[in-house]
Amino acid sequence: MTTTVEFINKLRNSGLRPTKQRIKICEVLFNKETTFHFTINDLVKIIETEANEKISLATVYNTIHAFEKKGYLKEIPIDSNQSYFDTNVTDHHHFYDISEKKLIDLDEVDVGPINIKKSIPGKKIKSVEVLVKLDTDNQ
Amino acid sequence: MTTTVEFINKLRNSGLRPTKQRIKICEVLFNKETTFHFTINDLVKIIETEANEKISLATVYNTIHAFEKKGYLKEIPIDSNQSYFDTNVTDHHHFYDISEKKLIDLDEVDVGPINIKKSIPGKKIKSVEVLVKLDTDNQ
DNA sequence: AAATTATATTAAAACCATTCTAAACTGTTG
DNA sequence: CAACAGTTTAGAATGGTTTTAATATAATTT
Repeated sequence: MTTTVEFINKLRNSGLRPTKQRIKICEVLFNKETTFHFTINDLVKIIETEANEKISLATVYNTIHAFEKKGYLKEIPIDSNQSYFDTNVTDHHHFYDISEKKLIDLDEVDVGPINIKKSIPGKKIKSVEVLVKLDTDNQ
Repeated sequence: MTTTVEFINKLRNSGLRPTKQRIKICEVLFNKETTFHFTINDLVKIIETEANEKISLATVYNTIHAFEKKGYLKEIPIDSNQSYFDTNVTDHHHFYDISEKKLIDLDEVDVGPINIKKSIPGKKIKSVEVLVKLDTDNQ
């Protein structure tokens, strides 16, 4: 349980003004027992339902991108034209359930160490992401 | 070097009518020494330049999706709103150069075996894809 | 080889996630 | 509280992708 004051401090410490909208988004995203995955549309719906407040789509995009840049969110690449975000920012990987279009966390331990043996001159590795696609097992 | 007749047979054997447009796309995609990565826009440009022919965008999308479904192409998931395709359909992974927006193949050997230790009941693993993001190494 | 049927191509419109714009608003600082 | 910089907003714009419905082409039948 994080208090509103703590979110305000977190925002201020990140150089982000603690506006009403940003605090609301913090509460929706970071005041949960578990981390979760969401799309921008999911988030807008949660805010409008749970908080019964209107928020501009542009603000949601701005805020999510600001949070991503600060490292409070991660974007998960999936072969979709929609962006998925994750409130779990620790190093981990994902299952993607194709039929249900859902993401499931996969701990580093579940995948094992990945040692990239090739390197490109002048470039350094920023991240290593594993995406395991799942199909229904009908046999 | 694959002849036009071979492409026609390949198409027909796949249940795809060998139209002028599909044959042209086969020639652009599969008559190269090496495999490569492309976006739909790249492909349209290649066709219009190299072949000096007009082709409808819709046809390109239709054909690429048909080829993907048949397993002649793979889509590479990147956190972008643009789809990247790969004419290399063997099991392998990718570097993604963030600044140059380019994909580089990464053999299975360069990554090592990945053993997923977690499983989801009723689901089976369809694919395991590793995406290694690269940044410019300026230090 | 003509007629029929099924499938493919096309230009243009529609779609939809995301970004941009520029005006109104709000948090911060002195 | 005044002034400024940063933020929100509705609506327009953007751009990749899909749909539409008419036309064209390949395959099949006669």
